[in-house]
Amino acid sequence: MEKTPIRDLKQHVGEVVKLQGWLQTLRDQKSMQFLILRDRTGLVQIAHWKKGNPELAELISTLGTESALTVTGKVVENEVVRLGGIEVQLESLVVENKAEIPLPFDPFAETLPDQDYRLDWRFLDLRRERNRLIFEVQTTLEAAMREYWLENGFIEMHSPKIMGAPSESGAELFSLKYFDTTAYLAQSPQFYKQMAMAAGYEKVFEIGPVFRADPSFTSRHMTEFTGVDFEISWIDSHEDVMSFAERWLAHVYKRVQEKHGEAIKAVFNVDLQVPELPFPRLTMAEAYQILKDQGYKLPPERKGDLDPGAERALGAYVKEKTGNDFVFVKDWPFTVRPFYHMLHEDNPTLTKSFDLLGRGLEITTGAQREHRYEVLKNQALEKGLTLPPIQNYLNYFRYGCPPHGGLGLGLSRLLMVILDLPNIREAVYLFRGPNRLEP
RNA sequence: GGGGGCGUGGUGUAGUGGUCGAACAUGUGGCCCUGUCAAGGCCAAGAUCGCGGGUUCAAAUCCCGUCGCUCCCGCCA
Repeated sequence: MEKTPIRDLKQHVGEVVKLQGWLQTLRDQKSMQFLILRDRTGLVQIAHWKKGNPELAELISTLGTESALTVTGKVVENEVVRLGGIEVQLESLVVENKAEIPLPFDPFAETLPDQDYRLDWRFLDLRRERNRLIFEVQTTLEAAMREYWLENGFIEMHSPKIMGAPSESGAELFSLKYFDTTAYLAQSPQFYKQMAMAAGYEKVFEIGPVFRADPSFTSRHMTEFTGVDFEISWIDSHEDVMSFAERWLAHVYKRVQEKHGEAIKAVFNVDLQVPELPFPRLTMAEAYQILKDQGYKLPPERKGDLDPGAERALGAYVKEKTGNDFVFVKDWPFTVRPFYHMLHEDNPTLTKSFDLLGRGLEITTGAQREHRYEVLKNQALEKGLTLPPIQNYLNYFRYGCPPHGGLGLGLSRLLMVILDLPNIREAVYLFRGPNRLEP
């Protein structure tokens, strides 16, 4: 017999069906047993008249909640049953895998243990509908990203995650033993996607793991996360990158809204709206003026940069003024940007770069890249880098590399913004941080 | 790396110098119960109050150290 999803039971009234799922609740009474069975699609009550099968009744009495079961029974309508007015009259039950008693914690209890404890037992925590929805949304989100890229002629890349030389800063790299030498885990596909520009691919994207050896203890940092990157050629400026990015994100929102809008409202109480285009844009200079007017005091040592409090303040300001959750902050000083960001011709202290804030959270950094070999070398030297370690990278710009730019986006951070999650540990399947390597 | 907060039965909390022989909820075990549905009723077990040291007649409670967690800052996506 084929298994029937619990959601579809209404169409099978009067039939004997096979159900497979987890025992969420057992109400064991003198003459009746009621089992609430859960699968991915819903909950249903299974009724068992004990005298009809005393041996089975005995077995059921020993079952712990969250045991994995296969049951068969007849679907009947019954107005008395509060759970959908439908129940299944038990005919057979197989315990595929019993749940030991007691459970480390009950995922369906009114009060849940600390998040850290739940992370120790992540597979149980993931049984909650809320958590499954997060990853259903993530799936739709990635599919929508790809859909938009493919419609626009992008090529997908898979760049290596093991690198021979520290590329950008070096400070945040994990190193590992690699036969007789030392290798590093990629902290971004930045150089590799630029190589694709030099290769003439024009538009590329990659969704893949990124590693950062930052001992950061915050609600929004991880040592391993999924980076979403794209890069496009023949642009005039970073404005072209922002313009593509906002249309791309609006498409993603549209797809997520279509597919999960109702569930997101029900579970997260978030009324998901496709953001209006174009996203508001502020230059850093404008951002500073707004912060000043708002009375936000930026620490003096942060000149030219924004701290998280300033980002939240800007996000709140833009939301109030325009209703948009997103805002681009552009034209950052070269002092706080990497060497490969292109400078403005009319103001060489500023870069053609931007951050994208979503609900005041930094989810993206992007820029037009400097593609002129001599200029790029000088900028590297100005940042105090030595050229030999990056010569392979620099070579991309010696034999016909088009002007280009792109961005990197944190997948889990975008999920935090979409679902209004307070902590990135919720937005990722398995969290990796300075003190978390298991499970 | 710097700063703040927290650590009490399996889990979530209360208790902040003596009334604590540590309370409540939930879970667990047992008994009872016209079909229950956040089931209900009765009973029981379960905590050397993170760990170590100190102050005090007296410490879950105050102090010091340590470990763990957490949030903020730094850094970033």
